[in-house]
Amino acid sequence: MITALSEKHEKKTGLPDLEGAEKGVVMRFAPNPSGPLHIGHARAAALNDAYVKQYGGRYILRIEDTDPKRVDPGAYATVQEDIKWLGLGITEVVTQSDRLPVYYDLCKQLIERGGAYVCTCDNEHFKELKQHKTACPCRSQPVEKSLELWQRMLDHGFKEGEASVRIRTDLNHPDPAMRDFPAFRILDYPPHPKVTAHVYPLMNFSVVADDHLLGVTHVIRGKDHIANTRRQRYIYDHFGWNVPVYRHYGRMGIEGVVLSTSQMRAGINDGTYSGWDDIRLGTLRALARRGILPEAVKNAMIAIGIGDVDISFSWDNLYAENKKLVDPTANRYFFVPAPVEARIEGATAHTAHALLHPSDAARGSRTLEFTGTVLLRRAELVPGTAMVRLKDLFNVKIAWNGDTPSFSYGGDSLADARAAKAHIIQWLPAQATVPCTLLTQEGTMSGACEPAVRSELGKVVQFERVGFVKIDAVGDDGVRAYFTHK
RNA sequence: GCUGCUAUAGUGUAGUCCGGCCAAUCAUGUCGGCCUUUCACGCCGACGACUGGGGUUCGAAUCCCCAUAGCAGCACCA
Repeated sequence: MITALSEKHEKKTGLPDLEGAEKGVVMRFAPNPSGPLHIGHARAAALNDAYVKQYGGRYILRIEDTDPKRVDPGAYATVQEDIKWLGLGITEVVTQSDRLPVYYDLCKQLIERGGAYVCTCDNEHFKELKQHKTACPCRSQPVEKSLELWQRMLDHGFKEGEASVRIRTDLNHPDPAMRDFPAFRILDYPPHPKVTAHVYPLMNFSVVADDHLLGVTHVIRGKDHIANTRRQRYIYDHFGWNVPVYRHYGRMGIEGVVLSTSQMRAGINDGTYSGWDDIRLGTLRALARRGILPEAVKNAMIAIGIGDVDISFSWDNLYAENKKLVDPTANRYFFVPAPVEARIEGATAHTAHALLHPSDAARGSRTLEFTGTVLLRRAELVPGTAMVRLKDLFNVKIAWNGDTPSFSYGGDSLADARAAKAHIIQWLPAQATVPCTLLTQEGTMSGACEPAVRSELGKVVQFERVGFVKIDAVGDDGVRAYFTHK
């Protein structure tokens, strides 16, 4: 009794249990190859991935390219790259356009079972009938007739829109979306970039066929598919197949970035965006460019979970996940934005040793040679300030002539600086700096950073008192960095 | 309009199935403090929610009804 009570209050960690998953799962991530993956895709990808890792099993990447209108030939590779970046435990890849014969064969079987029929009605007319729960004439034609028409579809006997295969459902179903929905259609144009075909399965058919054939046990997808799940059940029932377990998570609102593939593509074409990794976009490659780690994305998505309510995605939460990963590893450097040169009178040469990481002295330090003139951030020199301390160096006294400061050596004592409540600020030796441009979503900051930053290309470092940044490019003209987060 | 789903702090989330352990968990955020040669990290503290109204019950975040709000679908897209 006691144990039963305590079990009930045991703290759950991570995702909720999946029904029937104890013996392992087969799950899938099924993107449409129309462009690079974005944060929205990452949710489905990460959730399925986490469950496969939790229960063990197979994780199928299924490229759903049965609509040539929505296929971008370049996206096959893009999607694979994005998945590799995310680090999903994909165990196999299938592409639906490779499997058209499989779908054709199953379609024939379904017609033979009476679960589908070929409809040659005008689409508008069918819609009208459907609204009134009335069968179209094709519905009652003999199986042989449907089979014959099906063969004619495959043999180019019909043009686009002239014939389709419909699943026999329930014409009295209260939801018109359920009534005899289509399973195959003819498409004359555009040609498919990977196969020659003109009869294509609709998503509801190919998904059921593949989920069954590949042995998918659990499906986690957005609630925009709830109606599809109900439609698909008719197909399962016609075939007598077992239905997988479904979970539908709610809509996720994402603010601050562009997610629409068509909008992104248009912006790239007209030069508004620099590419698919422009940091104003919500693509995974844009996140990567900004220094967000794939683990952070996955962790954030798992924290969001599979709730069926609509939620708003929180950048704060993603940044917090990222900071947990990045803070222990990011080296620290000085970056002085909008700098001004300052000659420090009365100071002898000094060498500053600044730790690469404040909580890990073993990692070593940077060496900054002071020889008389430094770069300081103009904004930090507030008129009236009597003393500042240059971090890891020494104190500087400031005398003001109106708004014009002059600087002089103020001793090495940290205690003095504390007593004077002097701010500890960043600085750079004027003779050894690299120009640095820091790009943020709000705008660009120009300044200078330590030369050693050049060795951090591709890494996330922390510009002290500014935030974490990704070193994006290093060249003769300096360093370009993207702001990650505070 | 029709069909269906949902509603816990600024955000995300636990608890809801099987009513009492919930004056509601954890994270994030904001504010304050400690630590610190970063406004980072870490530590301490504060703030902040059961959509509203009825009902059932000794007892409701949890069950029922109504209202309200939001969302999804109603494609020869996925």
